[in-house]
Amino acid sequence: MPDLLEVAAEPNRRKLLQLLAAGERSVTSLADHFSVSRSAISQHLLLLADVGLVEVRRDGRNRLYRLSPGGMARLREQVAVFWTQELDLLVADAEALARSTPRPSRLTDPD
Amino acid sequence: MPDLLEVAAEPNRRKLLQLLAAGERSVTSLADHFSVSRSAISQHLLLLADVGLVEVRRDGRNRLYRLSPGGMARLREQVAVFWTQELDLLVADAEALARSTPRPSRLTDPD
DNA sequence: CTGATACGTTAGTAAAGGCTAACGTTTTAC
DNA sequence: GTAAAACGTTAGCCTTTACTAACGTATCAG
Repeated sequence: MPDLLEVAAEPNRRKLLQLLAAGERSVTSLADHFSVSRSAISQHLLLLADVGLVEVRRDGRNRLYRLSPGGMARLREQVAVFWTQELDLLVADAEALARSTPRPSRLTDPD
Repeated sequence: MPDLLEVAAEPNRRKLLQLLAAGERSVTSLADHFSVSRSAISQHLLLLADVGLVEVRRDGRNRLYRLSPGGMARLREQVAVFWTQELDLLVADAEALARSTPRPSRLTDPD
């Protein structure tokens, strides 16, 4: 499934991306932060590489993974596409309402 | 699966949220925009309601769904939590590099 | 060379997810 | 009353997904 958002949304992969935000890391070094097997982490990383969110570099017997800036930029754009202006306005309205007295501004409740 | 991001990431549910951004809609009115059955759409809507992204109102024999501003605000926050400053800086860097001449700034390729 | 480390790869399993089809309930029209 | 419309609900199917375990390969130490 090459849907960028779905791939990035999975909790373990989200955590992997967060860890990689700090810099290059080897597979076992990453796997240490999870309860699942190293093999599982490896497969997640390969999937992330497939959709272009991470890149690999070989260093001796290690594979050092790092975020792909280009891929992450594409992700950012996808999120922006989803989050249209209408959604933005709606949320902004909700937050303003939450901060003020719960008195509806323009919606006079009919009946 | 009560993971907000995963629930919102699924393509059909994403499209539902987009449609609902325009305002209240009935189930069949929404289902008209999809190739899958009305039952499938109903189940997606129920899941969206479960995680608090949408709300329902009964009107005669219709159920009018609408976005839950509070839920969408929570989603926005979750995205923001994922998208840490480090990720932001990385992407900004990548975009700047993409716009300029592809001449690596600080990485002198060794060997 | 031998052995250990760090991976990817594969097979196989178990569970989750999305879907359709059929049914039940409430509401509206007649 | 009957019939139809608009839903939710359930059962079952089928595909995908996440995972473990075992194996194969390349690299480094000795």
